[in-house]
Amino acid sequence: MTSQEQSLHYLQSLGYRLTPQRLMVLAIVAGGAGHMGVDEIHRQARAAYPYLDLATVYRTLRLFKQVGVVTEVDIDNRLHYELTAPGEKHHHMVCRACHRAINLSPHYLEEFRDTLMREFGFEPDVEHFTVSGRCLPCREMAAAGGGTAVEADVGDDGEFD
Amino acid sequence: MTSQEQSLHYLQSLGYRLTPQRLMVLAIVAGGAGHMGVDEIHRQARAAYPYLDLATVYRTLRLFKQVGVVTEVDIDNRLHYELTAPGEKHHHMVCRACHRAINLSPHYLEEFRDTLMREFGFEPDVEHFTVSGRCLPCREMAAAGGGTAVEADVGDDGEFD
DNA sequence: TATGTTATCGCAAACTTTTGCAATAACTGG
DNA sequence: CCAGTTATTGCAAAAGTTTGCGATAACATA
Repeated sequence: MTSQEQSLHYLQSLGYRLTPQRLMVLAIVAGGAGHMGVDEIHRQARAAYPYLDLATVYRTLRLFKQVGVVTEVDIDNRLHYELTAPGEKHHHMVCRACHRAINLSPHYLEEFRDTLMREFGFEPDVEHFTVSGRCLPCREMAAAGGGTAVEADVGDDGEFD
Repeated sequence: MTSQEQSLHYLQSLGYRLTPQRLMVLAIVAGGAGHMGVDEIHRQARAAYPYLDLATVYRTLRLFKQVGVVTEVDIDNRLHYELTAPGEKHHHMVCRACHRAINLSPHYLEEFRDTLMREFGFEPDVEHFTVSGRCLPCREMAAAGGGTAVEADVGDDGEFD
């Protein structure tokens, strides 16, 4: 039984129905390398099944996220998804200058999580955790007076309006 | 010189212009108790100056956030803002069940921030940090089989679609 | 105070994501 | 295998937020 089949079985055991749309979205996310934007998932899905609606893609991904099949990453105000690799789960640091996502091992969150639980009884959603900030290359670029580490486009800083 | 005047002076020193729209938005956010939704800010501003556009409110708040005058909090997928109190700065824990925001002292983030800096050279945006999760009352409610701590409405869990 | 530069505004339209609703199809039990 | 229940879909529209653009107004300089 592959990991995909396991996910599907799990969905079914929770009372959710197995539809071709869900199979398709899962297959595409599983096939993609890294996090995929919603529109890219939609475009790929459409190639095989032209009637699949964007709203369905959103609903499906939200469901997958809720049950833990995929991980959601907010990159530059747009939702992205990747398969939650069981056993090598990770979170993300997203650079607000170059918009790259860097993996973050759960290990670094345990301490923080424990503190919030202990001090406030607040249980953070570490399952879907993302920190925004600036990555090393972009900070070095900025220090040198440049733009983004990825190439010379206008970043979040330096410009008005 | 009041804290508002300081903020305005600071904006000006960065090369931004002082416009009636900015004064108004700042005054409203400063006058409100706690975090305010964008539409509420817009509504109040309109009462005094009917032509003020919603887009301007968004742009103004984004600018204020960027320079550190206000703090942005994402509550249930909607942006909220509050004055960044200098000296008693704080971050937020937002409950995904009852959507209440709980203040979080910067102290709890220092450790986490230092770790990311040291290990990855990644500088998290602790200035605008929010963790989502579930607050103690809501977790107790859920454990008891109930809904939200604030009242019995349907939360993020338990329902399909 | 008059003049030039350009940041900012208002408006309209785009974009991303969510939601209501009637029709459809997935599962259940017989 | 058939009929009933209801979760799920597609469509259309709303909601929240961002963006392009020409006109305006804020600031700097003389």
